[in-house]
Amino acid sequence: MKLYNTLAGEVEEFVPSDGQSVKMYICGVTPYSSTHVGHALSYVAFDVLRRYLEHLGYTVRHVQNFTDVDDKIIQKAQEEGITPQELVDRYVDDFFRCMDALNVQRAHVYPLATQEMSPIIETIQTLVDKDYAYPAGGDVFFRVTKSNDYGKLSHRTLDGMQAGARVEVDEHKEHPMDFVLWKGAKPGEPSWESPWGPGRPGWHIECTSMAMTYLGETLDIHGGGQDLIFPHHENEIAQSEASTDTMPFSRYWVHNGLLQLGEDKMSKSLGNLVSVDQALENYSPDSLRLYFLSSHYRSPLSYSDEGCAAMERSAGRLRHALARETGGKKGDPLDTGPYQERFLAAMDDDLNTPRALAALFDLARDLNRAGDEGRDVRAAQYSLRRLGGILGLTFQEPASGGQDQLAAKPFIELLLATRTELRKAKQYEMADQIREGLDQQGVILEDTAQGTQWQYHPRG
RNA sequence: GGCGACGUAGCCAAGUGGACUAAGGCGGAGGUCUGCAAAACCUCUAUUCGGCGGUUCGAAUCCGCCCGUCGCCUCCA
Repeated sequence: MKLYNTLAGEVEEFVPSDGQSVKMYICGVTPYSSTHVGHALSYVAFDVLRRYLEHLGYTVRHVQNFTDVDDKIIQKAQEEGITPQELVDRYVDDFFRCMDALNVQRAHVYPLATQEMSPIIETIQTLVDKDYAYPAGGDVFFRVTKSNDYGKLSHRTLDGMQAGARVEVDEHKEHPMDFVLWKGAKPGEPSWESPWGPGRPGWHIECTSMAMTYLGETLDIHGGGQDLIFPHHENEIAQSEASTDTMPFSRYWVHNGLLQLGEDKMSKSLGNLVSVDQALENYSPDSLRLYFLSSHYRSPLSYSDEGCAAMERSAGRLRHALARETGGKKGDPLDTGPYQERFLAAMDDDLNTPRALAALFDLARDLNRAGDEGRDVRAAQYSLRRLGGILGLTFQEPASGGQDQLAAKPFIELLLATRTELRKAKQYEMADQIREGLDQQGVILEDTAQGTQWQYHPRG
């Protein structure tokens, strides 16, 4: 397949280094607040990448970290009067719950920075020994000027970055762009013993260390949001390649465009977040996935209720096509070949999911038409389900509420039975009254040849 | 200030030199089916791709300028 590689700055043919197994490291979250829809977009994108690679027959080994020690975690835990560990546990649980709900496949390993101190310290020690890093004032810094290609991922130069630097320069740094590998502990902060005194790892080093521990010195794919390109991934490359003398650290760098809310990027610092829980209260997992996948993964996308609601209706179209009767024996069964080819060609082209979806919607429409003509559509339905599966679509009904709605079920069915009798007796006025009454309670009816179907309004 | 991305119908969004007389979704209009609805299906809904120039036999697609929006350069998916 073809994949855009940030390092090369262009679309390249992707082949794993050993031809069959893909070593994929995706940057995970810092668990100190609720999982938001921006995270959902990113992890859905990489989930689709993984599912497609698996479809191509590759074995994917997927590692994704949690940054479980960090300034924000320490601060938030202090504010709430709980331990950092308790805070982390809460939001790691939240993350898994949200990702499971969105049908995002779990990674094979989820390393935690705090559980990987030995390898992290060893990596820093190697960098110090090689003169790529220097202790100063209790911290350890990476010496960017020692790297002769620093800036190659973000396509910047040290001079260019300094020109617009808004960074407060630490007095201990030799160069303003030097970054911290090990942070000396301040009183009251969690810390670990190290050759440079008690402290904790800097942000970037954990990914280097964990990626190498679980995947080796060279990754096939390293992914994350575009906001991680600089400084996070740039620094990872610098320290990784310096510590192993092996290039490249990752053969492909894949970055998703960021989700925006209105005009602005959705981010923790701006506080303009929509949590995954909030989104899932109103919209089905499929509709959210469709929303994310309706634009290319590298383009920015604005989150909106109108957009989600539109996708809820789209999701319903696909679901309906799968739920309909399988057609008859008139004529030839619908040939699914052309749709599959279009779908796969689109996916092959740097995961062009908007084009892939167009093929799916065309398939659904032609499936419905063929079914109406009495042709056999079982193969088409199978194909739609299978291709949709590559996009992680479940085709499940929107979650039909909680206990109240379950309890209402027998009463609804009783009303429907009564209405059916009324219709048989051509008492349409009363039958329509029942339909309207149910509609006002959020239950929508559909009279089909097989009888009356009902479901709760997919809100929106 | 430096680097980069984008501007396509009412909205979202593909297409990046020739079958584009521009996918697909949502919305809208009309129709078929239906007791009526719903769903589904059919037809229609951008003579045009931010503006102005240029290159070319040919440009939404390449180049230049202008206007507008956004991102990164600081924690962030």
